[in-house]
Amino acid sequence: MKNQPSTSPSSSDKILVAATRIAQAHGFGGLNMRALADDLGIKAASLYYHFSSKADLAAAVARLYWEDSAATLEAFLIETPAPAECLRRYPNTFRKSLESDNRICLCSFMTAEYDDLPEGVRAEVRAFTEVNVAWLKRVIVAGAMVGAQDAENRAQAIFAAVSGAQLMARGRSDITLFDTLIDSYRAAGLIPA
Amino acid sequence: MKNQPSTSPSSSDKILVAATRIAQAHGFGGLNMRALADDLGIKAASLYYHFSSKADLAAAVARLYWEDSAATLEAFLIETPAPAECLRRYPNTFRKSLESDNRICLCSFMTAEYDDLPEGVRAEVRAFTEVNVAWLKRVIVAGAMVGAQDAENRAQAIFAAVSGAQLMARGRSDITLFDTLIDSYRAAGLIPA
DNA sequence: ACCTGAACACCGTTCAAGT
DNA sequence: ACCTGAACACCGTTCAAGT
Repeated sequence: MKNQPSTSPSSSDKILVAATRIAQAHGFGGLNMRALADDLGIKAASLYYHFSSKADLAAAVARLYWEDSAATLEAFLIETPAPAECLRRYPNTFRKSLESDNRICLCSFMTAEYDDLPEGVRAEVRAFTEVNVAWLKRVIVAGAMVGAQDAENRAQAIFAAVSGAQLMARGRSDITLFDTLIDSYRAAGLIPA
Repeated sequence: MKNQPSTSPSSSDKILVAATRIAQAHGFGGLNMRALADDLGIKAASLYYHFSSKADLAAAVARLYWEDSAATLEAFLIETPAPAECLRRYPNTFRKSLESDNRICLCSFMTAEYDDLPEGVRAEVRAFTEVNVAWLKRVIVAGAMVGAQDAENRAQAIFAAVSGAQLMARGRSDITLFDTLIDSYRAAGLIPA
């Protein structure tokens, strides 16, 4: 979020963008340094000039990912001040990944791979969840939708359920299933309507 | 489910059991043929006597996994005929994976890896979801919990949400978070109580 | 400042050969 | 019937060397 808008992207930026797309489709384990280098028209060894290791690159990717997510959610709040409307639109941020070649949230994928993640990557993955849950809690509290005590629990539940819907829709390569699942959550009362 | 109870497990059975545990922790990509062979005290090349490829082994693992799941759910219905009680206990089947060294559902992990899965494995992963959704739908219809029209949607929603809760709990290595999330689903009305 | 070729130990897989 | 050693092309990574 603190990039120079009028400057062309640096080599490191281009690596981060390409690596993010690969990791959303194939995970940390499936992020292949040689294939990534091929995408960028350089050799695998060159990547190590910009990032000291695959762990270092993946941590930078995950950090950028949650920072972008945090900025998107903040912008959401500004353009859509009504809490109920904010919550109604929240699942759209997850829908966008599926629209992009059936990809999923980088951090959902990496959460599955938790055992194999370097600690530096784990910390950034956890940050993504925290940012999302904290945002949801603020909106729920602002809307006085449940007791203040229950706002944290409800926020976690919405995050987990939307993540699960995204994953299930990927397994069917069917974005309409995602929409159906979100509608079911609303009908059941999980997402205050 | 059609194994000979009084016979000692065959080499193939032992491979399947060990491979299942690895795949629940590391996924299809993280299922390392040499490490698996080491676990079993044989050489990697020997695995190819029993299974023609890693894809073939993973498909057999996923098939056994949903067959066992189907059998467990059927046994559930027999010992617990009350639909509401069945639904209340359903999340326990997912809790057990977390109890086993923070592992998750084999098929949730493989769903994340969908792009990299051989077609034979994909088919078995889809079967797991279908078995679970079909069981949930039967129970929901038997309990007359929602309109018959909505039973399918509700069954899918419960499966997606419980899967998401399992994944989120793994990312925190905190099984009590799983319990909290399931309670929140009940409080919100997603799981009929 | 940025990139590369060659090398290392590690992967899935094959296959001829062993018991 | 079941297992193995050696070999293949492929991974992440290093490093000396190039521009």
